[in-house]
Amino acid sequence: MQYSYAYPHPAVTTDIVIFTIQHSRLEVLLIQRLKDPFKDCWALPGGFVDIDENLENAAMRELCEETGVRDVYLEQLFTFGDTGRDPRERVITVAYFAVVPNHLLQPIAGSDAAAVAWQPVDQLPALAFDHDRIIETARSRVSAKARYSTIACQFLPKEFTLSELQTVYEILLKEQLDKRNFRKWILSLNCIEATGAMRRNGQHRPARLYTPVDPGHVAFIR
Amino acid sequence: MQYSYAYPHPAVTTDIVIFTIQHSRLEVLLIQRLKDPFKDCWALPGGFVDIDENLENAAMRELCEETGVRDVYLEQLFTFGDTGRDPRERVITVAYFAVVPNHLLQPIAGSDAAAVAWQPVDQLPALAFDHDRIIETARSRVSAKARYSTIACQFLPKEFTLSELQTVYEILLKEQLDKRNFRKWILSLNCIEATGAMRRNGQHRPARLYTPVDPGHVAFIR
DNA sequence: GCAAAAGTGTTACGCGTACACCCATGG
DNA sequence: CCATGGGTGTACGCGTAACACTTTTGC
Repeated sequence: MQYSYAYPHPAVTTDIVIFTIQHSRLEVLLIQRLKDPFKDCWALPGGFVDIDENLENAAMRELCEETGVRDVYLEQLFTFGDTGRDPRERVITVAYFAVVPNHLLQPIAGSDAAAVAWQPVDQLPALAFDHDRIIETARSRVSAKARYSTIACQFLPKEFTLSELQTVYEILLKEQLDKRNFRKWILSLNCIEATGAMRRNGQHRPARLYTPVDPGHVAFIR
Repeated sequence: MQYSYAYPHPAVTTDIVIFTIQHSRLEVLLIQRLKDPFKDCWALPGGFVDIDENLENAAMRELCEETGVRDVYLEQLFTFGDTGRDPRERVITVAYFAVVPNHLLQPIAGSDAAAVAWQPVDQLPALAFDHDRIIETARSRVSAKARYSTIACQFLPKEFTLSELQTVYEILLKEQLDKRNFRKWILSLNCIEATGAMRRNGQHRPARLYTPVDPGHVAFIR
């Protein structure tokens, strides 16, 4: 079957930059392409937007297909539509980014045939299309949002220690933070609260556990 | 001539929210639609993205057609693509916003037949499609950017007085500012500098003129 | 008892905020 | 000389930044 229009129409895709923190660094989920163009190249997960599907739903569908997760943080990033960014036809991609807590990232379920891998954003392989630019844009956005929102909590499970949260901030901001100042600051925001529970990790004092006051919600701060 | 595809393709448009400050308020450029759907309704300027035209070029083209200006601040805002937002076919719109200095806004040149008018963002008529939501998104963005960038300078001509700049901030932020504190703050940013020239406006002391250190560039501050 | 991470308080400095009067000009 | 907006300085308080030692646990 063919679909015809009086004027040429571009194709519209969504690509999604899925972030997690693993191995003490920011990582992104990539797939290895099976077909040309850019066969064997690494690329962002993504695909065509169905004609009767909202953009955000398309991005959620991709996210779920690649990671098996839902109900994680998802935000529209930017729309990349330069002519020539895909050699086959005019393709405009609405890029999204997602933040997946690291305890949920084992099951890369439902991914189709291509290889799928978490890769550190600071040492990426050659990427298909303009996906390097998309990832760089997403990286800037998520780091910037760490400064003025509670997005960092989205990298962690429902309960976490203050040290874990501090590590997330340090990775996103690429700078070391003072432990006492960090604790004073994060607690003064009233965006997380102690659960009362503790966690024993190793041969040292157990840590108090905290949880977001408003889970799933990214609040603006300052 | 017909253009055929193996899968259905959405149409892609750009709509552009063109802001200026006039009559001591934030205003936006609207056009009155000549045809259905939403005949006679007010709407944002915009139109289809040519198949061999970059998105930003499409937005610049619209801006230039509607206002005759070029080389003003233009930024991608958000992509609105809900199914059903256009009753004719699936239309995904990449929205941009622009800031036009008020001394350039007389010549609404080259606009095609429909009525064109500047309207205050706080008293808008009923709008076509989801254009009310687009304008609200743009309004939030420009106000937020006033707090952490030098975008306010983009509303003014190359040379302006500190009182004029303060008025722009007050309109964007919807709050009164203290004159002495504003001057101390804006000068400490080193984003504007005195030209040495003065301007006589009325029957009072002439004002020093200032100009952006890096004209055309919107710097992040704080 | 030792290694390893958790937890805790005080001081100093800079920035943001509050606030009122004189100056230059035109009419 | 009067009306109008232009231009200027200080004092206070809060928030950010610097900084080191004790506690609890496992081995």
